[in-house]
Amino acid sequence: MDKKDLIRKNAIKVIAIEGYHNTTIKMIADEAGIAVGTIYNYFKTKEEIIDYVFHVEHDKRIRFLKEIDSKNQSISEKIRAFLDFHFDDLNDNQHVGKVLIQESMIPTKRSMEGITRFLIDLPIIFSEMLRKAENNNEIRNMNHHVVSHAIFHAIRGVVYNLATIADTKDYVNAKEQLLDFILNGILQ
Amino acid sequence: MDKKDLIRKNAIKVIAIEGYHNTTIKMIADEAGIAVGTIYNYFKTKEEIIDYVFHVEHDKRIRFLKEIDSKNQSISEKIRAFLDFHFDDLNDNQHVGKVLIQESMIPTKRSMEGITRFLIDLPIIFSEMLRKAENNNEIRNMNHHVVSHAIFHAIRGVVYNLATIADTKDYVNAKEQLLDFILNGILQ
Amino acid sequence: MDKKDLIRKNAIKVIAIEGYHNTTIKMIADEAGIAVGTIYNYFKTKEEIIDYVFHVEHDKRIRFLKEIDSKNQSISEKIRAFLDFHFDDLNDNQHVGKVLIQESMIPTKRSMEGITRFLIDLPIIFSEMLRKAENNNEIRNMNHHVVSHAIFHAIRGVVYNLATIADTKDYVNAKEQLLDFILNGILQ
Amino acid sequence: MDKKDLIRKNAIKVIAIEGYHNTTIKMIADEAGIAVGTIYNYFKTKEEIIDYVFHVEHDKRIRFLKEIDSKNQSISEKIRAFLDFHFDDLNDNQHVGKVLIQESMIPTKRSMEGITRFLIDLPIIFSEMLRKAENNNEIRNMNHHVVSHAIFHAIRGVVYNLATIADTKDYVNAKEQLLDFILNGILQ
DNA sequence: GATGAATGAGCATTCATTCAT
DNA sequence: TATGAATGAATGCTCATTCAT
Repeated sequence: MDKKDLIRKNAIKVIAIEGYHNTTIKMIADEAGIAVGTIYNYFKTKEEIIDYVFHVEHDKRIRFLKEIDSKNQSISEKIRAFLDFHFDDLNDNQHVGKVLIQESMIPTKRSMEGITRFLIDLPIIFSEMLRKAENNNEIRNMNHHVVSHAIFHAIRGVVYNLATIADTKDYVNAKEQLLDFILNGILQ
Repeated sequence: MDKKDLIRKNAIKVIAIEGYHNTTIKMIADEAGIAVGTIYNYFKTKEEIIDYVFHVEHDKRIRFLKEIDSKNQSISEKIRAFLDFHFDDLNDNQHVGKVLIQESMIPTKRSMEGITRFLIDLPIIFSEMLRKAENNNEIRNMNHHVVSHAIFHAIRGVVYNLATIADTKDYVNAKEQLLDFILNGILQ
Repeated sequence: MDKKDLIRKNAIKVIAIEGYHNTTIKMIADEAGIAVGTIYNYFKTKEEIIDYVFHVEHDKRIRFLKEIDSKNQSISEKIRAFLDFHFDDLNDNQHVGKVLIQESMIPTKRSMEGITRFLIDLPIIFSEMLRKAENNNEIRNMNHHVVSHAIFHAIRGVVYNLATIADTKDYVNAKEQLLDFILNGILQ
Repeated sequence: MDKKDLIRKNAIKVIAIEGYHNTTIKMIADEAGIAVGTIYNYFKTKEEIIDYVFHVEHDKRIRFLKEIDSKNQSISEKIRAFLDFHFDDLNDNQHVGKVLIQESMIPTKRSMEGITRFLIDLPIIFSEMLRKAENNNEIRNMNHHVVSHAIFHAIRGVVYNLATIADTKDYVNAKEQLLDFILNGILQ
């Protein structure tokens, strides 16, 4: 496997459990079964690792969102598709979900580039989707900016809860319930 | 003023800007205009400070939520009241909003007691509100657990965005938009 | 004793033996009988320590040179006075001699402020002395810049040799021989 | 070109600018346009590289000094010849001058063999020259050991100053001035 | 109670050296 | 021979915590 990706994946595992600040480079190295120095052949700093984690996931989501946005679907189908994507991903790797959420809330002042973009770019695409849907009279008249953040964080919150605290792991039902809530929240 | 509260308030200021892990005891001491040692007369550890921050805010919100829940109001009125409370608080002190959100996402493994309770207890009360509203046929049939988290995090997300990234600080409009979204999401 | 001075003195001891780059902060701390952290209460970085060493010695020498320069003495008496000062200092603390010389030769690119000033300011004062002496017809006509460096480094070289390699420690004789060489080199 | 010499020459370039301790094997490899591993095919350790640098220059100078010493020349001619050699070398490659001087002052305890020999052997030959000249009544009666170090370091100091700090690069004039100073310092 | 100097465990990062290709 | 990825010991620096004043 690509060594940079090996590091990324094992970093996610450790950070999901320990949190970025409680994670040491040694922990990641051990988890990946490599030496500390090796990590520094692929990342200049510890920050760069989490930045890369966000970068990869950000790109994945942006690409996906743009793709479904370009299709000629109803807003309901678009949001359902995004939730499918999100929950499938979570099914595959719960760790990613935890990391993406927990680490994205640290103060913007010191936030790393990848994290900031993640938190800004995705709601913007959502906002754009809402605008189009409004033009098509699919949804009520609303402030897209506020509502796109509400939707984005509602999804994140439910995912985070499922990935960490909730005892039930009935992802399918949770997804349907969440979808209902969101769609009712915006549809005409 | 009570010294313990002086520390708590200044801790919030610093943590809101720097994040818990980038905040040193020295910073808090300086911000509060006291000595490092003094802080340790009131808190055994650094963790205890943030725990106390959450404890105080948690109590405030729990008390408030329980109070409105006990009143004979519609779910709409209840949620509006909670948003009022939340946004007013934000108006008074944006720092609290930031801290409550950013620090509540760190991994549960090491999470401090106050934080965990905050993240669990509040959705539970929300959930309880939803259950009652459903019994009164005020709202659709739904999974209260999932939806209460969706609502809780939608609120947090919008608040966080307003407190950090958003350039517009039109809290009043944002609140109405958010309320609309939530109510549409749950009402019959 | 002043803690900053305690650190400075013990740093000199260690650096004289190990060289700046082979000296660890731990070594200095151990030599001074204090903890590593304590050093960082008085110096921001390792560089700052050696910079301070040079600063103190630089000031001592500058002050001394300016004082003798202001007196109405012959150039012979002035140089003899400086040698007396230099050799006495060496007698008291051979370590200082070693450090001042060995660490002053590192590339200017990264040189620390204290070191650079040391290596530039002292020859300048020498140069000035020579200029005055020439005006009084005490010495031959010469390029003060070149000769002041020759004198400065001749002194340093002999001192360094005495402090490190030479088996004989007959400082008095060495001083007289050096003085003869220098004076013959410049006098009419 | 011989690969070992290629490494030596590029090591000099880098060390002259960065200093031995701030120079990494990677820097030397890059400068030489070869791989890190290749360097280790020719040198066992990093120390061995600088040792070799000194060894080559040491031999060059020793050979030269011995040659002029064997000729039937006056001490004035001998010293002039050495200065010619030294300044010509400096003209060709300022880097060598810097390295020879800066790295020769690190503490003897850890000093590498090549460096130590360089700093000891050359003054010894100078000392020998002086002894002969004294026997021929060319120069005053003096302690050869002390004066040979004074001369050796006066030359080094002026060269170092020219190679690093001085803005004027009038080597010819500097050489004459230095020669005058030295000869006046020792001649009858 | 208040202070802030002292402590030292802990961690990110570097880099000489090795070795499989 | 040449390569350069992998290694891990070593080190500068930080900062929560203590405690003598």
